[in-house]
Amino acid sequence: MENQNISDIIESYLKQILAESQQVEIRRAEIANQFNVVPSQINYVIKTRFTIQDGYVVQSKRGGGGYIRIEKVKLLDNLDFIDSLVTAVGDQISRHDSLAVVRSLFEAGAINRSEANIILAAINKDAINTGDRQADEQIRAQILISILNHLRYES
Amino acid sequence: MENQNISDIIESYLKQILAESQQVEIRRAEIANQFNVVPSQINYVIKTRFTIQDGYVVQSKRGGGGYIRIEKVKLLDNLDFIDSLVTAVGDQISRHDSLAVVRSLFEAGAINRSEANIILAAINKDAINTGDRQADEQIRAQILISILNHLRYES
DNA sequence: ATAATATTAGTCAACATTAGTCAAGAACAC
DNA sequence: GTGTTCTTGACTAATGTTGACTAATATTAT
Repeated sequence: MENQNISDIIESYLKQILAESQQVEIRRAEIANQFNVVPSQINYVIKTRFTIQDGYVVQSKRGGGGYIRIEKVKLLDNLDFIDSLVTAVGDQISRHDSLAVVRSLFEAGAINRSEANIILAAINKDAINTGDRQADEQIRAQILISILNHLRYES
Repeated sequence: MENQNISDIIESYLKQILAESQQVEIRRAEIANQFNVVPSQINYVIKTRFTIQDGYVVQSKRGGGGYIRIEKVKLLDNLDFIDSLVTAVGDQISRHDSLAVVRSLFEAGAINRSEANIILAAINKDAINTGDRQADEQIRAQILISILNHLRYES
């Protein structure tokens, strides 16, 4: 709990702001300086922790007055939302990204906590582990899509 | 008592912390160093002494700020039932037999209807279809066992 | 207007820092 | 002696950090 890396700390900082506001707008160099990291680390944090699967949309502008804006996504109606997740899953999906998909479903209210936990159990590395990573990612994608399709007509 | 091997000693150390706390979070290299063993021995201790059957759930993260976290969980009173299903599933299981396992869970009240449907979506033939039937049966078995293990405890 | 310069953010690959896996051999129990 | 458990280390994988280089946009000079 204590020895958090700096990326986690920056993530928390931003999410704390987002807890009270729909969006946060930063100047990359300023935040990098504030946390004493190189500017590109801010990109790393955003790329790994503020993806669309996580429910965030990021916009930015370069040049004078440039910024990075992170916005919490409003949930679309369920069908479009599930479509977008099916697209996000694609033919194969990493474990990391699949966690974000399940989290999105939960936060959207499409599934409850115990359903989410069952799905996580179905796609974790004890469950899917053929020894071939690409094969695993494909199987994981198929399972998620099968579940998403089920949720589409169940909900 | 006298001839405790080092794995037992590390186990005791961790369980002593867990006696007073719901979870313990360690840095693998640090504990390995403290007990003067190679880091992978920590994995051995965890794998042999902190299993779900023992009532522990383990999570970890690699990279900077990485950790291993062991959490005590409340086991439910359906353990024998789950054990019997795990045995029934074995290393591989047909689709037909897997349906019976899910039905048993439902009829026993371990899962509700929508949870059952999600599990069925995860193991149906759209979800698991590598083209190799035996491989499919093995994957299906692993998924079911992972879910069964999840159903052992309160989360 | 156009060109030059300044000011931002983005990408990518190298390197660093953790944990995981696996198999060989040692130690132990019977 | 045989089978199981423990110990070890080489190799692998995941995640985080850094900096050189690139790209976009704004501002200033001509």
